[in-house]
Amino acid sequence: MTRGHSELEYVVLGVVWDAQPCTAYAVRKVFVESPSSHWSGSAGAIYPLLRRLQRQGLLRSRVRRGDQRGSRLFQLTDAGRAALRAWLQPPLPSASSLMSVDMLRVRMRFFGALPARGRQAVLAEAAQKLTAQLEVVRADAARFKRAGDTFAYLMARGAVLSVRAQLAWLREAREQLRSGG
Amino acid sequence: MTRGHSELEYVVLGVVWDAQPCTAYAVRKVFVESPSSHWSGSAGAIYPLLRRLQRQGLLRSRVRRGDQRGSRLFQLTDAGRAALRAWLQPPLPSASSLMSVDMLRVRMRFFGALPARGRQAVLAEAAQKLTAQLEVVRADAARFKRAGDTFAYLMARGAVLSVRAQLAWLREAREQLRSGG
DNA sequence: CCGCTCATGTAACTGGTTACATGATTTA
DNA sequence: TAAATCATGTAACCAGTTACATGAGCGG
Repeated sequence: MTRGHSELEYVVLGVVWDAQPCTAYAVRKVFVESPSSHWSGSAGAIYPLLRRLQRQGLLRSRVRRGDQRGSRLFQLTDAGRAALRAWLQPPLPSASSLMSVDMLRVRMRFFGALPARGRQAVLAEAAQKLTAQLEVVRADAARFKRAGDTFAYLMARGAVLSVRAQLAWLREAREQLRSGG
Repeated sequence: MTRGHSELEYVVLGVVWDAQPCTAYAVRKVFVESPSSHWSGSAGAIYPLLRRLQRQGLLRSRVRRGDQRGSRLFQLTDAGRAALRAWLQPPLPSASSLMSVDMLRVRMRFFGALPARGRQAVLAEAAQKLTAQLEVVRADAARFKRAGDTFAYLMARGAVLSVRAQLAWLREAREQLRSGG
């Protein structure tokens, strides 16, 4: 509990908290089906991680009765809840790690390496892909709202605002590059 | 050139392109001094990476004459420029990896695990930290604009819009939680 | 009974991290 | 001349990845 856990470990703790009692497989699905691809939810990550958290006393599990494949149901211990809360509470990490990471933004810095003609094409494709993604996260948000899941909704809502900001930024960039900035 | 490089490898290629001829140390500084902490710019990452890129023919280097410590100046080869361009050009990665990653957003999903009292405190601290960060990236943008570096400016400008979107989202969340969403 | 989903896991790898270590050059 | 910065690197580690492998349960 005291030593530093990875961000994924805390998120998994959160996922279990949200769905307990649940199997490792169910935890994986959350990542696999998430519109973000930051974590893959690979078996090689999730199964060892859950065992680790259990060994540390943050999770406990029981074998589902009458299940021949030995599938385990996980839930948080008191220590697990405490760890999750401690992660959520201040002090938050530094502002620089609070800031979101945007691979498109990173690329923009090197647009000078592209012939001027190609730049518009990239921005156009990015805008097109993000517009489609906007629909995905919007649908996500709507679904959570209907389900009355306030916090999942707020998360998805954050994604909506974020993608919108990216699109606004792309419009600005296209404008500036068109006028030969 | 054909095999998949990591995102960091491409970014390093871009950094060298932008500053060539430059030392590995100068490349590191760009990451160390960046307001984002996504890559640390650690020696253990940068030095082997540069050697790798050179071995693959994307970079070439020469020892700075009259330099007793054997410090090397790197620059892109034709293949390096081509690789950089190929990375920037369509087809871009999937929309889900184009979407930015936000650790604050992720945390929000599990706010239900926090006593209602603590939630406002977290949002307040986050808003405070991001407001400070907004100044940092704004200063960055202004600096690049003054220097006439259009693309660095646009990158920083993207960061500004992104942090603003995060702040707007936080306001929305505080509003909704205050009114007992 | 076939195929899909549920379910659990391992093995090899990789792309980073921190920490350590050394020495040259510049500046106060 | 001492301290800070420039400059290069290695070693141990770690948290994830992909790919592989196995098998139970269930719906058509």
